[in-house]
Amino acid sequence: MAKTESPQSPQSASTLDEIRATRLDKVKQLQEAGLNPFAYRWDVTDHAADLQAKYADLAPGEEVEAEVAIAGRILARRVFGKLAFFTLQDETGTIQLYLDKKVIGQTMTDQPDAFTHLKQLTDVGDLLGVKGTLKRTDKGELSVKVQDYAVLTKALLPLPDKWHGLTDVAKRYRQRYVDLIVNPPVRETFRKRALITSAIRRYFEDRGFLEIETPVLQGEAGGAEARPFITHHNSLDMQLYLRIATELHLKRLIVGGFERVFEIGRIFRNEGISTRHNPEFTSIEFYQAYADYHDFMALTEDLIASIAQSVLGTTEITYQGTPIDLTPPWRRVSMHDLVKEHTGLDFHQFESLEQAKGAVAALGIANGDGCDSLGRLLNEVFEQQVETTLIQPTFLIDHPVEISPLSKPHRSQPGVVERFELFIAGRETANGFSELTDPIDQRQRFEAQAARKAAGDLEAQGVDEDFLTALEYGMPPTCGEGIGIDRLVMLLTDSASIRDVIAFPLLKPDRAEEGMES
RNA sequence: GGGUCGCUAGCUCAGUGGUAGAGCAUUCGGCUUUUAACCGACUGGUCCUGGGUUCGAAUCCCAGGCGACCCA
Repeated sequence: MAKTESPQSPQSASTLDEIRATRLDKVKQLQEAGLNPFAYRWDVTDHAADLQAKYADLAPGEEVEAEVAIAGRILARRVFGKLAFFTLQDETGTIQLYLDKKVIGQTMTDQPDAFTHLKQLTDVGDLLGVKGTLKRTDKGELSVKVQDYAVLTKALLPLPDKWHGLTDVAKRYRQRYVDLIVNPPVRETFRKRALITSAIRRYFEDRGFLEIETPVLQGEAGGAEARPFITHHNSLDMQLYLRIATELHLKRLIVGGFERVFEIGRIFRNEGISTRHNPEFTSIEFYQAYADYHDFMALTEDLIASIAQSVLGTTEITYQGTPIDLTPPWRRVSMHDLVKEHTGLDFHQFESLEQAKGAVAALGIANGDGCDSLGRLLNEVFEQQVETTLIQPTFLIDHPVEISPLSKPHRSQPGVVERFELFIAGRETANGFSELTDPIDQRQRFEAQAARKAAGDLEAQGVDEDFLTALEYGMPPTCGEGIGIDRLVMLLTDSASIRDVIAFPLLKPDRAEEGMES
């Protein structure tokens, strides 16, 4: 097309390329006027939301003398001949700019074309710095009556429709920066996420826990059942894994004498993507010497209730339309009892795996084909029949030993361990247990895992010999727990998808690979 | 992995076999109290990609891509 041959002064612009060319031309015009369309700084003394709150009582038509200086992005322009109203958005909110040619002409004497530039060379999307006084217009809108302004950054690309915004979900995730500009609730979600993470960190620091960072790159990926990402270190020429948990290293620190440690960090699991799963996600794991799983259930109730209270101001929340009461105490019920309650099956009474499989098959409630033990079958039935029904916060406790290779055996019940999983809104949100400290038992558990791995279970762990050595030096009785920060943030921000609480979730490339034939 | 739905202008969406549409944005003109400003004029398209059927495909068929939801 020969249409774009005259970029100097496009007569009209509609396609993205044409809009961009028009704006580049405005950049040039600003530069020719001696102005920098990509400025260095602005003295920001005020923010929109603060001003809105502080002057909430200012009556229509009233003005105040105090000078304010703010900066932000132009979200809307309403331009008249010698008067203009812009809506400016900063991190806190929006405020209207009252741009009067007369006022600007009197104060910006060194820029005789200042008002004309405002009308002709600024666009929705540009970043603007302004100084002025405050007035509430006759129509009741608090406004900065601008005396001085500068284009701080000229935007070359247009923002989405001011009314309908950006709704294309894929585009929202791929271009989160645009999503954040035009969808204020998205900013609020990430603001809350930061508050939640900060509150969690403060909670543990206030109780004497030390945050100690452990390796992401590991020779053996342990501490959970999950497929790891594999990478390679060139100069050592060795295969490394990205961590699937922080557990085994934090427990080494407990062996080393720290009594309370935690780590908030990124975990990587090479598994599917869904509304509840992202390949990299954030967990907090924390460990306390001389404590057991009863202590940590109490701690968890208090932690999550106090986070909700401090961030949301309440412990009674609504998640996707369902009321959820986070007020402690929460129900504690064993996996055996809960499965019995929902299905009538009493796994304590089965004498063989075959008998149990027969009973499960007779009810037609779960596919236990892949289960090689009573404990795994019990877990399978739980996951298929019970898990999603646990809406109100519930501690599922005393899991089968077969699915809990790092937990201490129950002090009075054979076959189960001292473990709890917290379910809220049908989702596992936390997992903790009295830590297995017996190195002989731990070796047997690892070897059982290794055998599964050898048999083709890609989620099974290998034997971590160095961790066993650490245990042989002696680990104090300890309780440990991990909480999925993303899922907790989903719950507290009423977000349906984990992608709504991860700023830059992993996405498939949005174009087909064209390099296949080359 | 299976099923359903979606993909058309920068954005939000109509268009179900016969000339590719609207609103907003953009561009131009007007306007000193607007706030989805208004009034007038204009501009803007690989209809996700590739193949097929047809005189003719955004539309029907096949394959693929990306996404949403549901199921496993």
